[in-house]
Amino acid sequence: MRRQGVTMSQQPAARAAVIKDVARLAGVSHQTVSRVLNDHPSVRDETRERVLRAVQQLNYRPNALARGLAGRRSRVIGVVSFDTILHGPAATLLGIERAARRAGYGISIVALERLDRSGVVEAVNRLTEQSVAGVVIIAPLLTAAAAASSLPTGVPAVVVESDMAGDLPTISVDQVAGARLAVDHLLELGHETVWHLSGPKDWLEARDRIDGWRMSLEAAGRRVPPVLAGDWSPRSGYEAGRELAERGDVTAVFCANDQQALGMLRALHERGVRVPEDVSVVGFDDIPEAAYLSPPLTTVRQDFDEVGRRCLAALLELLGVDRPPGVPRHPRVPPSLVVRASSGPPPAP
Amino acid sequence: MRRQGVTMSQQPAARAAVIKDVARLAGVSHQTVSRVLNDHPSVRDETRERVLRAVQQLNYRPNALARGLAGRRSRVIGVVSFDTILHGPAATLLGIERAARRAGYGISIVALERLDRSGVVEAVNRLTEQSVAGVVIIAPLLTAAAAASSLPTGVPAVVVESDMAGDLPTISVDQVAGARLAVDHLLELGHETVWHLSGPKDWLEARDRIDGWRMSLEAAGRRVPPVLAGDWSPRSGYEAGRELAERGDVTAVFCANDQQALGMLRALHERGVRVPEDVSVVGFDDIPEAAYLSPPLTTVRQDFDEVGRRCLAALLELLGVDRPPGVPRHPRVPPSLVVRASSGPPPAP
DNA sequence: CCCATGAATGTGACCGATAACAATCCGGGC
DNA sequence: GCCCGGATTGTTATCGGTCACATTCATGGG
Repeated sequence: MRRQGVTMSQQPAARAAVIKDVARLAGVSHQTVSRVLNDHPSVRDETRERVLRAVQQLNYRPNALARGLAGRRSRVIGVVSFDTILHGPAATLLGIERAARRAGYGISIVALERLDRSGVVEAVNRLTEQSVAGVVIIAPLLTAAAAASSLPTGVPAVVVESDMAGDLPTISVDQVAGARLAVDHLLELGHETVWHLSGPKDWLEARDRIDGWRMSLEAAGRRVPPVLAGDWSPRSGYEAGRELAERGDVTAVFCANDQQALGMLRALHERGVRVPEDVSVVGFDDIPEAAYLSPPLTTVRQDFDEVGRRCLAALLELLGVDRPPGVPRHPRVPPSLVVRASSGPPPAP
Repeated sequence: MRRQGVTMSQQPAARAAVIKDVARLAGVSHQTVSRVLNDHPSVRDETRERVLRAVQQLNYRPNALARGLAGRRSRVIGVVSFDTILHGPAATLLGIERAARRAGYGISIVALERLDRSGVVEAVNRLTEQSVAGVVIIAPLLTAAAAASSLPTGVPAVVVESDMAGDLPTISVDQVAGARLAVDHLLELGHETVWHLSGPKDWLEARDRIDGWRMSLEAAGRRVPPVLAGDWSPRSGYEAGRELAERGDVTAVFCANDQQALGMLRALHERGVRVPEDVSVVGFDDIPEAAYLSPPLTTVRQDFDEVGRRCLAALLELLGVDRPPGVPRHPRVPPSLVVRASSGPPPAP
């Protein structure tokens, strides 16, 4: 028995309207209301309008929980994210959110501290518990990609920035092509060869950029210098920069991301090495700061919004929903080169 | 009637176990299973173990949707975020996620493109639709703060980076104190006064930093130069830097964030102004790049993780759940000064 | 020895929606 | 005039849990 005032006509805290309230006000059954909400074809126009009026009047919003439970499909997609302090992952997440919102989906996120197998599986479990319609896994590490491919089947999943995710659909920026853009640009400027400061070797993007760099050099028949190993941080760029400054024979460096390029610029500047007169530096990512470094950084831009769109399109397709129109099916998003002041012809010998 | 093979003993796609399956296997009622799952005190140890064993055996995970629907409380909190490409909002979001995960909550996010009143309200509505337990609103703009205070009551909400959110609990870094740290540091170094390149005026953090800057100057009885207006971008820092380089009388600048400081460093360097010998520059945020700029940037560090923890603690309190232990109740998180090479004594006259 | 008491467990309603099926109304063809 | 099929609407079961209440059982006081 509810605590209901006998003479009071108003409840103090008006609880939100539910489907029955709408049905009563419109003078129809709750099922008819449900039909209107889901654009079922066979509802008379007059009825539909009456229901919509009631919806409006009560400011009714359907309960997503009940909907998901009854309909065994929810309008939420889960995202397993990693290190969203970095520009790439942060921008990717935002791109996915934007695309999802446009498609009428909400986003639940689980951030991973470490990217090992059990972590990814656990994160996906936490998301399935919430009955998400599908998941997007931002898996830039080898281990994560492996984990993704060992996921329990039955969960629609799309993987970002990975090409080793078993048979799961994968979307990523074409890192190899991006690296080649950078290296070819430097070769065209007349550099004899190009050094490379890579990202951490367990990141797929780092591997692909190494591959692209090497391919371009080999295609041009150039000497391939040893890879310098970084960890994405400005610090590692700084250290590599000091190292390179010692040698006299380096005229061009391709850094696997902009942060590292930033550290390298600092080290070179500190040692009196001029950029681009003595050494050309090219980065990767085009972070907002890139245009305002000293000198402004030539870099490779990744279109993370497009990655988000294609992710969502692929996921919706997996869910049996229509793909949003105008989104290409191709899994590799092309990067583009942004030429600024940090790259130029090599010094005259 | 289910499609069940008469002779087949295994379904092809074993659907996930539900509470009834566990109850049957453990030989108890579904209600007893529910009690075990929710640590209800009056369950015999032997029974509890039997149930737990069944849970394990079936790899049972309770359905969060059903739970939320029946119990009218969910273990998900909603976050309204804004511009998570910027370091501050991204780090805050991550801090909240981390704290939430620790408390056993999931995170649903809605990113806002613009931060106007209807946007915030709509975002909160989208989240309540999903029956989130509460929401955290990252509302660094005046308009958003205003919107937050006009939210429908009944939704437990906490606001971050705002102090004008009506009676909603608010957590933020003490921007005024941060600005004073920066300015006092420069004054102590012997600078006559300190210029300020502010953030956009409709950001609360920008306002607070202006206030702190002015307070410190006035407390020291110094001249208060006009505020230079920026927009957080390196570009605006660059432009302000060119302007300042024109004047001969500037020896110290406090930039409202590190990106702007970065742009300013570039402009000064371009004009041959040495940092810190001719001009000292201090930033705000301590982005990962700060230590590797030329020169390494003195700046004010914000503890976003702590912000996340306090947010969640405040929200849990609102929800009638126990606060996590060891998290202070105070709404203002103290920032700290990180002294690097971009600040030093003024040039001898 | 009986009954009140509290711990342990079970039963059925309910949360708010959708799904499946039944019922009703309508016009057209024979 | 009667039957049939599609359009429209209503009724009831169901999703997978929790809640309120009933029931059972052991225990201790009078």
